Amino acid sequence: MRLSQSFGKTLREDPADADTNSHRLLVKAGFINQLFAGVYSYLPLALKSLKKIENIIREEMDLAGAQEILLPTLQPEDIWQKSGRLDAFGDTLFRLKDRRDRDLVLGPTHEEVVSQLVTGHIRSYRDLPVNLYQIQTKLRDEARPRAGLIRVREFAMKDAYSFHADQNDLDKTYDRMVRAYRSIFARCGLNVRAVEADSGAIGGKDSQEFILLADTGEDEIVLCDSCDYAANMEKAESNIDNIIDDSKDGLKEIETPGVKTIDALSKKFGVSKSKILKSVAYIVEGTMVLVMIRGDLDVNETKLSNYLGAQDLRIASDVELKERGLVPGFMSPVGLDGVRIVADPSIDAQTDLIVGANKEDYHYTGARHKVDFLIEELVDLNRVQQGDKCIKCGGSLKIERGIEVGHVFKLGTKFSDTFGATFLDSDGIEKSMIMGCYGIGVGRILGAIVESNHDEKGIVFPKTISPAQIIIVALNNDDITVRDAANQLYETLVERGIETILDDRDESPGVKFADADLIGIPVRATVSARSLRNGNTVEMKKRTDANNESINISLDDVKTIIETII
RNA sequence: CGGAGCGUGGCGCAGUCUGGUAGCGCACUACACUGGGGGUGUAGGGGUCGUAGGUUCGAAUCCUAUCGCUCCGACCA
Repeated sequence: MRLSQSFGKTLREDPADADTNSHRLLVKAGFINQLFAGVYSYLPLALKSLKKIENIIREEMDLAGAQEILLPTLQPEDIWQKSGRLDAFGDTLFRLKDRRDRDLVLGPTHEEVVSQLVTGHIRSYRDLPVNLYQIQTKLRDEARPRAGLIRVREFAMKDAYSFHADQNDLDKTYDRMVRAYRSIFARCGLNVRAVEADSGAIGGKDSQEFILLADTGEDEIVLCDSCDYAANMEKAESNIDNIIDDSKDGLKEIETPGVKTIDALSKKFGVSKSKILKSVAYIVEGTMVLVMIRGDLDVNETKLSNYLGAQDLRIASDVELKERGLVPGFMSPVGLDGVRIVADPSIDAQTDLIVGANKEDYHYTGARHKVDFLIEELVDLNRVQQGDKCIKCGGSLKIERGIEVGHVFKLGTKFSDTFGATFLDSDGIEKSMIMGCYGIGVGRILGAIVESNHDEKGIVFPKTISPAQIIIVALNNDDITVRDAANQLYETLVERGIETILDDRDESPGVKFADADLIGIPVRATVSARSLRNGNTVEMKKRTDANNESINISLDDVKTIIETII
């Protein structure tokens, strides 16, 4: 590609509305252009990189035994009604009507469609397993698109769906897909970690996310510093030391005027927060649920939402508390009736606790679970904190941020049951297919690559993803001998199958060097009057080399030039 | 959906407080010079100041409404 003729321009100044590095650089280097919130046009350079990512994904998927198909974007609303995900997706679903007034949606994902497809095509265990994938545009009306390509509303995604006769077979394919994913990310030059993930209210059992650790990421990741435990915060667990204290002073009501917070109680009584019971009231799909957890811990709302099987969950307001006879700041499970209470096992400590008294300005001391109050629903609701102990090895946990670039999970039979995706097994019994699904965001990978491969001058592409393998910078393009030499080198390389960019613009040397660095092509070849005088050579420099580092190679020595590139 | 910020040529911005009919840098066009890290000069073209109302002799500027974009949070099979 000749830069003088290619569409898309580099910018001299940073775009004003791009905060993250990948967003800023992709716009500045002329890769992408925003149409409106979360929707981008991909210009020639971006498309070259995206196609490379897609091809790596295709190769690895084919190798893993998956077959490429293409499913429709336009989908009837009723299959979403049927799967129960019309509500689950809610406003994230783009909805429209056709001319006959039929309700349609633009596909945010394809479990429904593929389940329906498979239902009609597979009747016997002999046809299983089957693993289907596609690379296709997904549409999701995200509440808040952000960070350029990291979260968008229209994006290319590779999604794969596998169907199995039994769990064991799913496990095998799942593992194979995990290996394929690791290989994909490695080939894209991304140092990605697999972490345990929450599969959501509608998901299945096992689930892993592939996360690129990055400060600009949206996900919080819990990592152990001494073993391989890694989990998304939504799912992460930690070991909580139980407190045991044999002395028992009995329940006492104490006046605590204006002392409403865990902090204030801790100060007033001179005890650690772990000796205080924290009460948090939630409104869950219109009903109040009171959550109890030890004072030094926090509630993980994803865990709570999963346990309750509820989508809509928020902290209750003081007004809502008072309407139900609760006293904000002094809530308590002691003597409370008529409100559902759920508690984290940490409250089951064998020690005296300070709890509210359900009346203004009073607390109890000496309260104990199973003695002074009883909570039947005990379930892990703890939100892991920095420095907590690892549940696998006891090591120290740390919290980092990351970008989710892939997600795999075992769906089970939820969709098969709904869509009647059944088969006749070898024992003559009709069964539901067991399903797995596997997703990778193609555009998000490009964003993630730039996010983790750049310096102060611009993008530093890995060879495998770069829009081209080499950029030839022709300095002093007016000079016919330079122009001819650069052109000839360009044509030779292109003939040999090397993806080459020729900067044949009439720009000053500084501009060309700066743009070559900004675009991030791995190797730069400078052809100039100077290099021609210097034994008819070209100066080769890697993007990662310092400015003045370069080697001279004779223009006739095409073999060495190519070896330097690949 | 809550909170904050911002909408002025293609891009980055000033002007808004204190109303007087739009300016700077980059980019673009032409010519000349220059030629190894965003070079120089001369001459140009391009903007209903997000939109709609209102106040006023007069609105980019004041008032009201509305739309959009970004960031933080909530949300995110």
